[in-house]
Amino acid sequence: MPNPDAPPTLYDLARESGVSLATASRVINGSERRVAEAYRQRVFAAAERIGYSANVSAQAVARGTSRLAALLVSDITDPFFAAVTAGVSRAAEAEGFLVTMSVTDRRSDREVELLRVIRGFRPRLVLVIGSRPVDEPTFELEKQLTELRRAGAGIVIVGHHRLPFASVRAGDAAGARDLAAAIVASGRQRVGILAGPAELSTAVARADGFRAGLADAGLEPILVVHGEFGRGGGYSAALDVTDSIDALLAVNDVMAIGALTALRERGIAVPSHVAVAGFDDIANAQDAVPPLSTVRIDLELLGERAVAVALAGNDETVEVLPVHTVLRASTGH
Amino acid sequence: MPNPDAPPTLYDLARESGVSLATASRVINGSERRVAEAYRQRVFAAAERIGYSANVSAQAVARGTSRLAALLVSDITDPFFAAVTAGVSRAAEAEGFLVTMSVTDRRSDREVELLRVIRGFRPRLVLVIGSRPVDEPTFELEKQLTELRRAGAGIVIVGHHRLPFASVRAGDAAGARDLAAAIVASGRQRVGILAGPAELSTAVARADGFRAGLADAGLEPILVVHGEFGRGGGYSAALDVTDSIDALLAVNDVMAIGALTALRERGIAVPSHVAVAGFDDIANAQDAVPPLSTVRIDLELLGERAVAVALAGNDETVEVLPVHTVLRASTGH
DNA sequence: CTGTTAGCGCCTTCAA
DNA sequence: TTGAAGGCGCTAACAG
Repeated sequence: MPNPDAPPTLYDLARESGVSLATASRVINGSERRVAEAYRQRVFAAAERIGYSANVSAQAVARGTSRLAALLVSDITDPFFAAVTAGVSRAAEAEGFLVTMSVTDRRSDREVELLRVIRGFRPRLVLVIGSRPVDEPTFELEKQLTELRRAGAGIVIVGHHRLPFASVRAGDAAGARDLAAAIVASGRQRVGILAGPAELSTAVARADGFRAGLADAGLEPILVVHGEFGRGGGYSAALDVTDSIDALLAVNDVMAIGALTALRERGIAVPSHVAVAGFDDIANAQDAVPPLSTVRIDLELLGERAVAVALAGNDETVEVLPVHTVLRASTGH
Repeated sequence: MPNPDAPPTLYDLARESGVSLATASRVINGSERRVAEAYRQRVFAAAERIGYSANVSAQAVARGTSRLAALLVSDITDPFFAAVTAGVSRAAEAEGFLVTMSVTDRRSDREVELLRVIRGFRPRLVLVIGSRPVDEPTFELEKQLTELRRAGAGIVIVGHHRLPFASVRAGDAAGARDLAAAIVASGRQRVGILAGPAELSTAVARADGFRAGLADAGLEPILVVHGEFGRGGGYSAALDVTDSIDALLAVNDVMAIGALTALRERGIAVPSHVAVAGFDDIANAQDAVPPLSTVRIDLELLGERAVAVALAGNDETVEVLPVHTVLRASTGH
């Protein structure tokens, strides 16, 4: 026996407003306004009366498409991803999309697994945020994305990668190079790099940028510490720092902030003894003590552009957003 | 002419594996395993071969339901919401749900609008995170949620509210009271409250809790400043603080951290001159300078419980999670 | 401009 | 167990 509380269907709507199914469909959803005004009114009134809401799933199967955007994020708790996600959300909603968000927890098996689930929903847009590992075989990932692509989805990877899909990212290498140059210009000579995970392509791009900036001044890093991309990675890396070092460049702000805490606990003064800088300019970089020098990325814009690029659906697109060095007290500026 | 790249359908699968549509359907999705092993193998093999992925929309219309959870958040950029969202995501994915996330930007018209869109997708779970305004008429909101409910969704509101749906929240009042008591016990007498928005019920509950804690010791707040719930709210509120005050209680950590920055800029020492405390124990509370005293809430658990409660579908449920005062250096502990 | 009528991809009785 | 057939809610020709 049918659920008496099942939502009203288009059929109910048509009956209630005394028009045909097709007419009701047209006024509720006809992009063309080829329905007499009188009918339109009646249908809308009836819809309001019975609380009609079109069944998107049914529309999706009839039309063969729906406005769903799927977002894959490593860790929504990281301010970087949160900010990008905010941009994605805003842009996607503005285009009438509902966005699904899944957390991969930085595990590529999760990623593949989630994409498999997502594929069932036939999303029109698929955004993968979070840099891909540099080495790890991405075969399964690419396979899922390719299937999605074939089903008509616009795919975009935010960050560095080697996959055959569009990408949007910030100018990591250039920004890192600039920042390093600024640090050197302020008189620091013995710099250490908190390089993050060696397999994360974004981390690598930034660390390489730092190196390039140093090389421009004829310098080399005194120390390169690898570790996790999060707060803890910065914290423990800073525990290894010897006092022969006078500047510490971290591949992201979260790590830099962790490092600041470790240095403070060790009684090492910032910036007088060692300068510290990060990357991203997340919201609380300015609340750090001392306020953190960093490379500003318009994170929300990054998300918005990702949506635009996915919407365009050209796999060849590579969009690189400009970045901007921000010097604050943590480097003595 | 049909899209040649349209994803394979169940029909294709059946043909490819030489069984009937019904059989293919059963092996792909039959909860009952009433299909001969040989057939199962063939169907699975064929599915792998042609890259079959069931069309969830079609399943949804045929079955009348699907595993979609809808999440509404005020601001994903706020560490509080980000952490709760992480919990929701984990729990929902574990139950096989895909979760949609929408950002309301703290505007109730957005909220209603988004719920209208969401309703079309017939989600099984609807989670609204972020405390509702205390006064604002919630008629339209309640109406949308009621429709969703009638369509079979499990609804849960995270935080304080007066809506007729299940809720999950932290023990705000009790936690605030405890924290205030601890501050008083450490010798502070002249305390100010950074109360956040006067219409936000969570903010109100916490501010009232602070007052109760003070009252227990026969005290009253010297100052109560209202302002926005974010970092800026704390920052500008702290600009108003006179030096007759020796403790500042903020209704959340983000505000407390903003206040710390303002106090530092004004040259007011923490905690020697004024103690500062927050609420939530967000991840970077320990990176604040000095490390922030606060009330710890297991934010991710909050999200996980929300999913569980929504799944249970009992509108009467009210779940209150325990909280735990954490005293750090910002209050001289 | 409106209504009739096939589908869309899938599930699920109902017989065989 | 398996298959044929009707139906889920909606859209899109196609006539009228």
